[in-house]
Amino acid sequence: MFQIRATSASSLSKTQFFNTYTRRTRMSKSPTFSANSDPNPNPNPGGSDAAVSKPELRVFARRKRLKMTEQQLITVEAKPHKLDLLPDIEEFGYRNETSSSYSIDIGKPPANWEKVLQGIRKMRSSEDAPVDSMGCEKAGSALPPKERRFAVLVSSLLSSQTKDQVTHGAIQRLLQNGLLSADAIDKGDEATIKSLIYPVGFYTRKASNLKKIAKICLAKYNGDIPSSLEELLSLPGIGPKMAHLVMNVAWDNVQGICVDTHVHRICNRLGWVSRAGKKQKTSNPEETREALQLWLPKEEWVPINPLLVGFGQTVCTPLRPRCGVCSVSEFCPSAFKETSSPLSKTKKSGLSKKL
DNA sequence: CTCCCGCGTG
DNA sequence: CACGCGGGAG
Repeated sequence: MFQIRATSASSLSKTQFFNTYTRRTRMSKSPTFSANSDPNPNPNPGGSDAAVSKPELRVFARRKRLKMTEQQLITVEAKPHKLDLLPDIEEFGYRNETSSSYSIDIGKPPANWEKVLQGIRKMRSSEDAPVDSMGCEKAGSALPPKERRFAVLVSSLLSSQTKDQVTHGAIQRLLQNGLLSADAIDKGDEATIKSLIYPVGFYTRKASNLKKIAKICLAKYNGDIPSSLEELLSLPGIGPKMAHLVMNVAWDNVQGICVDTHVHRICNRLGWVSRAGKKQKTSNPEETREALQLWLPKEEWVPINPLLVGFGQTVCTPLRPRCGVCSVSEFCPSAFKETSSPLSKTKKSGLSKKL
């Protein structure tokens, strides 16, 4: 028998359940909904009404035009304390319905973004993500400035399409072989470089790009790396993501947010970005970057990347995000909404249209 | 939208 | 053991 209970001490009657829903949405005094958050939880303890059943919840959801997936119902069943997610899920449904308050206005920060950011920071401080130990920004931190900048550039180049520890290993090998400067790489043998950076993704292409980049750096920048976004983008193998990363880390000059797939995915899940005033997800990292930059305060532009990357590696994973352990799921429009089966493609696109 | 490539995962 | 992730280039 499926039952929703806020706590074992005070169960929620059917009427209380529905009343709480409808009341909270408008008043929105507290985003959470649980017995212990209410100073006067239940005037009729051990309420006589039957607990809310799964079918009833479904009917209720449909009436509210709520997308309540089987997954959510199961989650609630398994973890009654997660009941406090429901009002926010409903609230999201409401905002969708009444439109104006939900769609992201240009340059206007989304509701609760500070709480969400703080919550993610907290989760991140307790979990250990690969990005913490291997961030490419740590590359060659002991080197003199010019060499350090070059190391950051190389590290960025290698890290694309590659797991952090693999990149790290490749950088170490280059360093040990004295091949981490424009001069050395220009002089060095491409095959050697290729074997040293193996097995980073696309090592053949990257080895040849490294040679080209070293040559350009020597010819145009005196062995240093370019100091502007445009010039960085002109280097082979350096696209927007890496160019912003290098600007941030190597030059400490924040031109934009470094948006990778994690930042892209999570910002869309959180409803933090959308296509020009619509409720549509941004379709690529560049769009996400532009949308995010419209409202995110600049002091967050750099920290947002490692924050969300780590979060994306440990909690908000690409498939099967661990919403059950996420402390900000109550603010996330996408919480518990993704299907667990990787049939995806058609199913996903259908789902995202509804979102 | 496809290819590049190795690796982690289901 | 097949699938899918991950930036950039074409």
